[in-house]
Amino acid sequence: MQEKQIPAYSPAEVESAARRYWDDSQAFKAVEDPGAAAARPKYYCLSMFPYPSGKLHMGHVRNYTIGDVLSRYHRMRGFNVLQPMGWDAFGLPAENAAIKNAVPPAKWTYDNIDYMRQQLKALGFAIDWSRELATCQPSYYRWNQWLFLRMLEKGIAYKKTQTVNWDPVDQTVLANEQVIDGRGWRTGALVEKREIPGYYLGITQYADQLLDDLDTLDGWPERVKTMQANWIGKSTGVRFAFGHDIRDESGALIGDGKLWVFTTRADTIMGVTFCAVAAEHPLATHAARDNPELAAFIEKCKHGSVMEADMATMEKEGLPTGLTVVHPLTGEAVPLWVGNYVLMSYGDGAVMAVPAHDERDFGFAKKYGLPVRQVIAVGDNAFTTDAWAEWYGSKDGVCMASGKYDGLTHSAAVDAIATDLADKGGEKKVQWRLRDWGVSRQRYWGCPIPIIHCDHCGDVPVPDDQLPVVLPEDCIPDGSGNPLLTRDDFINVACPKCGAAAKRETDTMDTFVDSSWYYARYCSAGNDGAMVDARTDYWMPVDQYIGGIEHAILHLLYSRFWSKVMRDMGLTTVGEPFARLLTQGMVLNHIYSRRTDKGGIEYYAPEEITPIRDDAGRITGATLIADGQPVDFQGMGTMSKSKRNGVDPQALIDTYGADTARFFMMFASPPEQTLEWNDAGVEGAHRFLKRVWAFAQGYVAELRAAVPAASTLEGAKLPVALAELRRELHLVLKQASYDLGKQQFNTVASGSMKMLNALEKAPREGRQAAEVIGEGLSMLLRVLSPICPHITHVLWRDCGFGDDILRAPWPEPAESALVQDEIELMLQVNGKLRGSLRVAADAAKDAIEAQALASEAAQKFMEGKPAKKVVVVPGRLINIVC
RNA sequence: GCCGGGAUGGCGGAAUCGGUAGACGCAGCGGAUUCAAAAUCCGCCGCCGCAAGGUGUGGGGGUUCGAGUCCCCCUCCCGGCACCA
Repeated sequence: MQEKQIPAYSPAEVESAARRYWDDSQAFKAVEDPGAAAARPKYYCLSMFPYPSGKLHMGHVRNYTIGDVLSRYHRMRGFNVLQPMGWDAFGLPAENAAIKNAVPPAKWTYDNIDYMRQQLKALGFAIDWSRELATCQPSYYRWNQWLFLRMLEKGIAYKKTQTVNWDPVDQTVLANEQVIDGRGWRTGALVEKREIPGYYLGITQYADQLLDDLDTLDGWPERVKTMQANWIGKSTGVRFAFGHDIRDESGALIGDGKLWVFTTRADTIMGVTFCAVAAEHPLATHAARDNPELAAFIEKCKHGSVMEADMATMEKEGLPTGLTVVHPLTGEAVPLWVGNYVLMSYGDGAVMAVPAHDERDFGFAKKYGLPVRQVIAVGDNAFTTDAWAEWYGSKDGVCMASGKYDGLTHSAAVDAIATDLADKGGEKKVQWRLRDWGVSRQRYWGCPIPIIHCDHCGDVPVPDDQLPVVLPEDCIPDGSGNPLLTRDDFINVACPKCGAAAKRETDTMDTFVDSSWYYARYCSAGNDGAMVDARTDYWMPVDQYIGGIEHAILHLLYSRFWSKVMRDMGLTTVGEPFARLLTQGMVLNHIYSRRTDKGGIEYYAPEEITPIRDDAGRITGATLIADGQPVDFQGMGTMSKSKRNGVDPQALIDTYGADTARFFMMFASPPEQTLEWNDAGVEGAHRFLKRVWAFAQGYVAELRAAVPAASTLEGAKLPVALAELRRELHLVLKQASYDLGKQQFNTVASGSMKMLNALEKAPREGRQAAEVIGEGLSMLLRVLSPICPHITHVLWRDCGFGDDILRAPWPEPAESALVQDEIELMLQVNGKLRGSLRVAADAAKDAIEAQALASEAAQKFMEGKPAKKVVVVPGRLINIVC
């Protein structure tokens, strides 16, 4: 078939031609079209914007290809599609780069954006670039500041103290990431906890809505909704107080003589054998005054981590205060302890301890020899204090050794006890795990918090007409604190109220603020007069949001919260920003590191090391190629700049083209699944595209002329081979459309391979053959086009199917092509596959049974025994039980 | 530690409702083409077995005519844990 010279597949030529066409025709510019909402519904397809870390990695390629496939598919289905792109441009890595290379974060960030934008363009994503934004632009972040001020007015934003990691040597606040084994990443100094003032957003005011509205999110994965619900953590319990007579020096009762606690297990109240308070609790402070050992312990608690994971895994320790509190029901004196596992920030910073029925209390009691008192019985289970058993914590038991409450179930006992505690101020209470959102960061590269501190007027909001408070872009952080502190031109300002000399706030906002509303800003791109406008009402909510599972809780919860705030302020009409969510699995790669002499961690790229493997091929260690010395293998982890394990797609694009990179990424696995990076198989993807190219060009050269202008296939009598070919093509198409509907793109890719396999084996003689092949090829190109838009764009035109595949309708399988006269059923005997049976497609159950029992395979394996039962699964199989 | 998810050939993965395990690829093996190689094409390819057959979806148990799929227990891996984004 190679008599005529077929042009070779040249990805570079094909891809630049396709992109030129899209650019010239402004193919992806999205225009609001509210009048045609019924005929041409909008489809807002959004992928999480990247942090401009330097280069794209394969996780980005996966994320944005998924979004692009969905965008292009919906476009072919007749939707008015918006797919924007921007940059989550503030953040810590820019400061780290500045520390390392003395480059201003602004320059580093903008250079990275330029490089990564060009990479995104090279991948051929159908993005409306006219809406591009970067969160470090004053035109964007002024609206962070503006909405922050509105929240302040409404009491949603407020100021209180926050706990931070403090590096005593660098005299600076550290991010959790910068604390390694309790020490500062650069100084190696023991990190201290420090209380400093900061601004908070009252996300807990929306806790109920954030929880309840999860039920409306039908397009979200269950696992994400479960994680969010658990994070919000609504628990119903009882808040009550242990009485005491502990007084400070002035003789005043501390806390009015009440030690407040919250418990979800009030039914175990008769099993309380001690109480524990946080190190920061006023009673702990009081007890430590004349107790040096306790004071030292409290001091020790103030070091150490602020991270929940560390709190949960650390050794539970405590010291008695020597004080006692009074059990509210028994009047018994209960010893009071200080425990390092009690959090001041959760509830009242104090817990009642029931060692018999709480695993943590049990461990603590065993360690310090405190009494354990069983008050819940579950069936006949025998209780011993030797070791913790799972049932001790069960809510399915009844009270015992609890006086009048004996025999009551969990909920009945909680109710009765709450009633009995009521006259002492106890009450049933809903407690949330969710905490308010601390947004102050003691960092330079972020959005300035628009507050001015005046000696006379206090904290004064910056007036709207002075927004934005612009961040100076020429600072170079050196790791020893926020450089804004030394920028007099930034700090010194007149108080907006009294005009006296005043100081600007130097804290900046958490970058999660930036990403909490960018989706709304894309819609109203370019509006300098308002945060959002009517265009946002047209596009919102996002119809399909795509991003990594790593954002399942924080980013998505903050965005949902921010949306509700904007709605309540009348800025938008939408309370849930993302109608449908696809959480992409992480793309993993090997992580190698070494500890530095200061106790920090230095990471090495996989290409810089030689792995050491055991007999099973597992990596156990590695050496650095540069010096031959060992490095640690840290396992697999998400590709990231900071761990230096990202794989840049550039080499792939340069060698094989964007279509191959996109196809390979989609083919590798279903989108939600974690993917360990491995480029074996890229060649196979490329080989497939070369075959598609050659086949289509062969069709142009040999068959196209024989294909009639109007299809004659529907209802036509085809030769068996052609009918079977056409059936297979339409069957694969049907499957591919189904798979696209469930967002399983790997099988869409393999479906396109199956179509090509079928087409290549097809008979090529006669008009009908040419027509079936032409139909199949046009289906193949359209199914493949969302994944490989460049090659399919060029081939669509070359094959004469039309000018622009973007405007081609998604192909529909012809049901008439799928019908069969005869089908094959699997034959099992006692559940084991023993053969198969061909029967008429409409054969009756009795007839099938008879045919099955008479078959040679059945006779052989039934060994003369009578059939006890015959199971017939229509269209599938027969199972003879004997 | 807690919350969420995952584990299927040498590798990536497929199997829509409990009904043919391994689609489609990669790697490998054999062959064709070639002076040779690359590229391309054809065939084979879970494991054990000459075969008949047996066996097999991380491990252990259960439900069922039938389990990768449902239930219970366990192991390992990944994501999150509020200042990485």
